[in-house]
Amino acid sequence: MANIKDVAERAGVSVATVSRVLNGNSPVAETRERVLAAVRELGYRPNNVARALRTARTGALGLVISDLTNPFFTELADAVEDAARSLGYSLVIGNAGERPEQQDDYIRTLLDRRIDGLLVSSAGTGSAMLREVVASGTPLVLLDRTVPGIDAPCVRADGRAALTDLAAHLAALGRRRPAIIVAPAGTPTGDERLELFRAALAAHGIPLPDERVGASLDLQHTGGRRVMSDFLDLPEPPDAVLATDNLMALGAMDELRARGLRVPDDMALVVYDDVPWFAHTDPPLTAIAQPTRDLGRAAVQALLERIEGRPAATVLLPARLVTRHSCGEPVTEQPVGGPANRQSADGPASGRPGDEPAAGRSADGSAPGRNVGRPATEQSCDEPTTGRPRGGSPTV
Amino acid sequence: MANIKDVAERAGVSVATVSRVLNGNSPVAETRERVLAAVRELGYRPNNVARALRTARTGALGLVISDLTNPFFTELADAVEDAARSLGYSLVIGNAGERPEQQDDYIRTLLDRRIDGLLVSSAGTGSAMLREVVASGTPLVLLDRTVPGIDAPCVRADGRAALTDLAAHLAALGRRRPAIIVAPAGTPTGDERLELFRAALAAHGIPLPDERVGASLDLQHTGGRRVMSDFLDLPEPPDAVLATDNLMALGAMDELRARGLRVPDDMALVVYDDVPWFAHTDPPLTAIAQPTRDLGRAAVQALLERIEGRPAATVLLPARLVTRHSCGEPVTEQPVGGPANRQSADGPASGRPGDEPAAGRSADGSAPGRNVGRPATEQSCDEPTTGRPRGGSPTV
DNA sequence: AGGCCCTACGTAATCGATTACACGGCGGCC
DNA sequence: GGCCGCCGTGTAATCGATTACGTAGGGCCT
Repeated sequence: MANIKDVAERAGVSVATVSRVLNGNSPVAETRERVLAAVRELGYRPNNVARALRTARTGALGLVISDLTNPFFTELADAVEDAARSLGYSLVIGNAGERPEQQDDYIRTLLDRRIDGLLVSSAGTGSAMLREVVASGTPLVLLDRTVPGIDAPCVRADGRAALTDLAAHLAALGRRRPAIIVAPAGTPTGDERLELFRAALAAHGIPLPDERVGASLDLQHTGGRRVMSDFLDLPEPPDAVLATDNLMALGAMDELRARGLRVPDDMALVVYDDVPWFAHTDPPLTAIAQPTRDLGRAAVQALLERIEGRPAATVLLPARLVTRHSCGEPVTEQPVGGPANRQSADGPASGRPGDEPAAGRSADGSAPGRNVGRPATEQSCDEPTTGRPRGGSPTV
Repeated sequence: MANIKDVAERAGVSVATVSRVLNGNSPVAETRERVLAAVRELGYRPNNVARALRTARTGALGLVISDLTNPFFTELADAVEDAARSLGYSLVIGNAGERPEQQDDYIRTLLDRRIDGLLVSSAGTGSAMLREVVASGTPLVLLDRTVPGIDAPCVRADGRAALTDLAAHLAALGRRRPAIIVAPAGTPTGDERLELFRAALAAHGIPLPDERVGASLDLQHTGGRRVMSDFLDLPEPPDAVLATDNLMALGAMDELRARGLRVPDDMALVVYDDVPWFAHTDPPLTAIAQPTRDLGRAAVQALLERIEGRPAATVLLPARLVTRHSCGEPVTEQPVGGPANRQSADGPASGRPGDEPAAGRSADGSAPGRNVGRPATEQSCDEPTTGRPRGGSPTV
């Protein structure tokens, strides 16, 4: 591959001139054309490695994601990638698979690669490497999950409003024995969701006793299923369950189906994370939608602030309740074909310009360009009021 | 951050010696300890950028994936990442989002970054940049999708056996009017799947007329739904539909549900790509499982061959039919909780330890560590023979 | 006309590693 | 005892860019 020296020779100038023409740092006139011609003829492309060495900027960001196969994180990663790209950065990605050692491994590799900044949705709460990252001075932004003792801004969703709405929703529907499936003990995210939910329920005089708080053994299908099973074996089983992660929700649903129980008749079910296919299940699931793409964008934004030397603050973006049919009474609706909060992207650095139809209340639920030639599924196929006419099985 | 010179000074040796100690190139004795001590005390880590400039090897692979939010590609990306990592490579990832220009953009960026090798699951068939890649001499391996005119090995799944089995399955169940939803016209993958399916059906005397071949306008939910709608409006609608992509299948299911049609009673449905949650739908979907993780591993493998100067051949790994309940008669089963073909890896290039039992025939369907204390869902919740006892809605 | 400044460009240092080559010391061999 | 070769190490070139600094030439002012 041609290098800058080849270009210089062909254009009959020095390498400095070539560099200047290409970077536009110094105004260059007449030779400019000769240089550009040489570049074209040789198909020259600057070597980013050399440039990075000299400038101490690689133009790459690192992302260590807790579990890439978890749809929530997939979307998050996608949003991050999108935002990074639109700002001219490449993304080096690492999947920790919820294993803290692997996470540390990755962080080390990324540091060695001298990425310009690091985004981490941490698996586990006590990471030695994270401490090293802040010590090294590499800009760091935490994503979705806080890590106690790490001094870095964290971008995540605030579930308070959604959980408040959810508590009201459940209370209105007469559910008196709610339960919650949370992440393994000690996870900040899990603890927080539990406390918020409990407080929100308390406002309606509904208790959330410890026996109806199930800590899953993992953030997977298996753990969620196990907890649901335990709930169902209780002398007085819950009449509503909130699963605080989509994979755990999947397991919970399987357990319900395995026992021949029906949603929402026998059990109301609400899931955290509104992954695309939740809108396509039967019944469509009521979910707490995190503004995933906005989180990704905001995180990259915050990271750039830090890279450019400015301070960046922690960002809390509101999650919201997307009421579908898995608790009984349908209330508001989303268009079929995508979960809520899937926002079309706009300018590279945009925050959240006029996009959401203010919290879950779009009039007819049909977005332009979707449902081509068809009425919205959820309207046309689902029971008009309460009760379940076709008596379908619980299903996913 | 400390550099090699700092280490050299502290250890009282030259930089060359430090480098040799660290790379083990030359046997170094007594000074060795001093150097290692200095490295430890300074927390020195070699700068990969500088090393890459000097050695012309970055230790990074590029992956340009057609659509990261498509679960099939998510899993593929995850497998690639896993394999790359275990071989000491980092992964720079780019999501083309099925947009050829964006794909070219990414490829250019990756080339500029001097990645050691490139993996591409191409969106679109005529990529100018791909041609440049081979011209540049950067090792290239195509993933899942061939690109005519590009001289590079391609790693993908072979659907012949699966489609043959599927044709037999459908014939045995008395389905005489099959249909297929394929990718937009001209996609090699779509064309191939169509031809194989048609040939397989012909062996049973079942025709696949053009009116029951629906080319989707995109590889998304919307396109699949539209095609299913057209099928249903036919004077003689099909009695079985194969959707050749999981997102299109989702749309097809929505359309069925919207019309109040039931699977498998009113329509048999088979999907290409066995994404995790297909095993959790009601009824569980019969699917064609591509050996996703193996594909990822094989691709990285092949890429390494090329990087190391050896030739690499195209790899075809067999997909297989996972018979569940969406065509009627249940036949074989998979354990709940994971799609088929999620194979446990071997050796250092391993994916996840102790995962699935051998290919889809475990006696009771319960893998150790899963379904704790419960029988397998699909056995316990589904109708024993044919017909649908609870008369549930089609559902996802 | 001379001094100054600005513009356009070249020379060379620099980033942090790897590595070819040189060199001193020492043991073995004849 | 002298020569050869090897071992351990240092010196310096190198990868391909960016950029501080120097310089020549031209325009403008006094």
